[in-house]
Amino acid sequence: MAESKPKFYLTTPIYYANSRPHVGSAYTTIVCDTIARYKRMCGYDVAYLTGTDEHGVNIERAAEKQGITPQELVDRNYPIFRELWKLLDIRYTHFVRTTSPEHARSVQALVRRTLRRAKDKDYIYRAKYEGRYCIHDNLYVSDSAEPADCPTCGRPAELISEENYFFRLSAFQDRLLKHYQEHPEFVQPDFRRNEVVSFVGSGLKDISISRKTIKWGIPWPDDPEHVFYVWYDALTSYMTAIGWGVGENGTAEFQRYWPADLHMVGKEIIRFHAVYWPAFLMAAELPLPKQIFAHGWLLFEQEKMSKSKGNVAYPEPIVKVMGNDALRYYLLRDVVFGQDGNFSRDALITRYNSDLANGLGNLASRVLNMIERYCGGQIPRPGERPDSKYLFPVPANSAKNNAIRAFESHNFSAAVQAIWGLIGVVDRYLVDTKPWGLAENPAQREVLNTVLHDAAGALRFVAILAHPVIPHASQRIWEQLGQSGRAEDQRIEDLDWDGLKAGTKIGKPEAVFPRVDKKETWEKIEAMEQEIRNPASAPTAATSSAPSTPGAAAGAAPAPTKIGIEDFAKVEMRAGVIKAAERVAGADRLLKILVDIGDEVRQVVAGIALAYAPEDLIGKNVVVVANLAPRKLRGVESNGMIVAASVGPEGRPVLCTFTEDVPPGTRLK
RNA sequence: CGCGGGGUGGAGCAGCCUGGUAGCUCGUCGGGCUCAUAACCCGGAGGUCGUUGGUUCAAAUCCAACCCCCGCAACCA
Repeated sequence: MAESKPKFYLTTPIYYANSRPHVGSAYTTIVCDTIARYKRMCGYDVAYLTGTDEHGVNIERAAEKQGITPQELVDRNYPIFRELWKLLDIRYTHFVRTTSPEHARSVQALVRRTLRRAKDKDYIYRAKYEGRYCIHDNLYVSDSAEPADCPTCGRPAELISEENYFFRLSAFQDRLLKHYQEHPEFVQPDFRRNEVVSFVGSGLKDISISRKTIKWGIPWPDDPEHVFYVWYDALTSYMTAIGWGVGENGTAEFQRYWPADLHMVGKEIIRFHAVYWPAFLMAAELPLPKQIFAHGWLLFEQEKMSKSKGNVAYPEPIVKVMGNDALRYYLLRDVVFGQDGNFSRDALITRYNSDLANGLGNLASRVLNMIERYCGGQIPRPGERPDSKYLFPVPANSAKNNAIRAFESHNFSAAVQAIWGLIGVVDRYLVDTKPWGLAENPAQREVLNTVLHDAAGALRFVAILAHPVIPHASQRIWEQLGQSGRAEDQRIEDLDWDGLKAGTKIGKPEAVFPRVDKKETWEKIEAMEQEIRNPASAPTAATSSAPSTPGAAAGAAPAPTKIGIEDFAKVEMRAGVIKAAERVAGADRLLKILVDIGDEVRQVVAGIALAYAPEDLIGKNVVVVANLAPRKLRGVESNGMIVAASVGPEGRPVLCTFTEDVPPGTRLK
């Protein structure tokens, strides 16, 4: 049976397994899951891949730090992804790990094929690679011989030169441009395609695809001194998962599903997917994916989410507190797909209450309750529809058509709005026809039946159409309507107005989306997030290393754990006087400050430039954390931290000072 | 002259490609209803659609210039 269906193969990026996923990764995955569910409901045989990228220096280093092997590290981390996807009810069909033996074979098979097919073309060749490499951090700093400083430790990076394998990307410029032109749908949205075209048009350089310095990777076939470098390895996983690397041309499954119909990616990796990847495939004479779609980022309260800023939101707390559907609905409804969107807890809860609780949940509740009460719990048989206000199939069908059109173009917020428009129609319809009034007059029986049948019929439409977005609730409503089978097995194109059989016994009406208290919910989520961010320690104040941390990370947040006096004693805080302050070049928020803390004058970099002018700071008494490990910010060493409150949602810094003069160096206790 | 996104009633966003009543959610004010999850429905107040100039019978929408925010240029989608 599956064989007769058209296939659809879509992928998320494979996620780097050096830390836990945040809502950004969840966003991509949820979007893909929605597409996968939608496609299944359209009758496609869907293969849906996600996975983890487990190679590379970062993992090597992280493992070293923890005193374990890289394999142990990724074995420990990758289940976090699988568990999260389970929690989010992500119905992927394939999961790939780049450390699997299958994947090693697959990558080697791809490069072998390329060498074999393009023998005389030298698509892959050996050459001297020159780059800057930090020997302290084991990090490639840049791919050119130009002097560069290590972004991690700030020390000048060494010039290294080694023999590497290169991919002749430059040979594919014309073919790529031709492909973009002939297949405008290949890179989406349009503005991203323009970006890619101009990048390729400006000239492509060959890229190094192997490294000798790195150990943690897939060995080059017949030259095990080299391992594959990042993208050749990572991108190939899209083929590994469905059986590339087995035999000459992959498994039957590979033959069926390749090429991918859709690679969904974040905008930052569009180049690798829209330029490198098709070039790799062209070189190997394999079919190209149909579409690369780059979506925007989820900003957290208007800022980029970033671990170093400490403003990362994690999906688990939201799902545990508000449910899976709440998160899915919010992300798909509030973000215009493709563009950057804002993630805000406040908006999440507001959306939940207005659209899910008051909207869909309440509608289901009122309709089902009336059927229970006035119709003995059975779907009533509709009578004539004499009046134009009873023309119910019309809005239902138009919601269906609009939703389908929107889903097809990945415009999820429009799809959701089309569906929710129907909910509004039903709410108005009920106020208009007043079934509770009709119920008091036996002569109006038939009209009452018609009204409630139509309301339930519309609800059934909503349950099916919204299923890709809110699978759990949609299934519950489906059951409460007394429908058999699973909502996900329904075919969207078969959805019609006659599907609701009169006489069907409805299920028990229960609140699908109970209203939540904003403050209480917000705090619950916040507390759980703190737990994830700082499993043991207390939340940090506005630190110099996180100058722009929004209020979420500090201030109002309740401390998750109590500490003893001995923990506090570890922090050496001293009174200091600011001697000099100047802006850090190239950084809007940073000030380089020299502060006298008694026995020495410290250089501290603080993220307070937006709130304080350097000249106003001279002579100010401040509090300095003196025993903080030094770190570089924008290449400037910061040796300590100036204590400040982080006020309001923007985290405006307000310096901590004293009510009277205190000699520099005085210890705070 | 690095690249990209954006500036629309108090907040957050659609609309812009394919010019022609400025729409949605929240908030706010007033009214209605009572089936429902203090819900739902109706109505009001509130916007010179960043600025300037141009094209046009007509511009939030097309063109040009400028101003301002944000992100990227660090293997965190």
